Amino acid sequence: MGINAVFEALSHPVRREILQLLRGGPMSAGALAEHFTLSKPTLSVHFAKLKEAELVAVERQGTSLIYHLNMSILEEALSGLMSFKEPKS
Amino acid sequence: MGINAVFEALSHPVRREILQLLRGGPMSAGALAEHFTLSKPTLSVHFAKLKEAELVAVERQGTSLIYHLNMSILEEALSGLMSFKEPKS
DNA sequence: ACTCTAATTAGAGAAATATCTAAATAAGGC
DNA sequence: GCCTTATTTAGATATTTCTCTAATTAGAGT
Repeated sequence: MGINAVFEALSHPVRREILQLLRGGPMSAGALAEHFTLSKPTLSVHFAKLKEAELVAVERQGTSLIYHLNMSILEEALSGLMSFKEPKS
Repeated sequence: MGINAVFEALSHPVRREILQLLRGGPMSAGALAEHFTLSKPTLSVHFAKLKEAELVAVERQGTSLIYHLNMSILEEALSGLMSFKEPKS
């Protein structure tokens, strides 16, 4: 959990591309999967890792699962690395 | 090479800790290794991955190899991620 | 309840990663 | 040239990661 899961999640190019796609707004698992040549189950595993790292959040809409980007976790992880850690204001 | 190598390098906690140590200034391989319980050859492999990603640069001083942090690659990769502009992989 | 669509979980195999010990390389001093 | 120190490279093994197909879960409509 925590920072390890975040950097582990960021280490795979497909997962970074998923984040990139979500930058344009929330998308369903199926819509995301269409952007790749990988099988849906494979993509589903990538989604699970992003979710475990809390880089994305998921919400059900009917039979679809909609993923959205969680920017704050990303900022937190990266600023931790750079030690931009600001004292509490 | 490129962005893939950078995020792959950042994915391991030991390598992130090496970068943190180097933030305090350049250090030799041996001095870095003292901060870990891992064997020197293992650390050497971690150094090699950081070097391949160009997150560190190395310079010889006598029998010692001195590692330096390359902040610009780090900033480039992280800010690239934040703005989701991934350079060609 | 049955069926259709959307997506995940399970199981398996291949490929990559991390770690160790032992051997090799490089530089400096005698 | 030989020895010592510092570090890397090689080889082996255990663990983890990635990917697939097949099976399962979940919801909506009829």
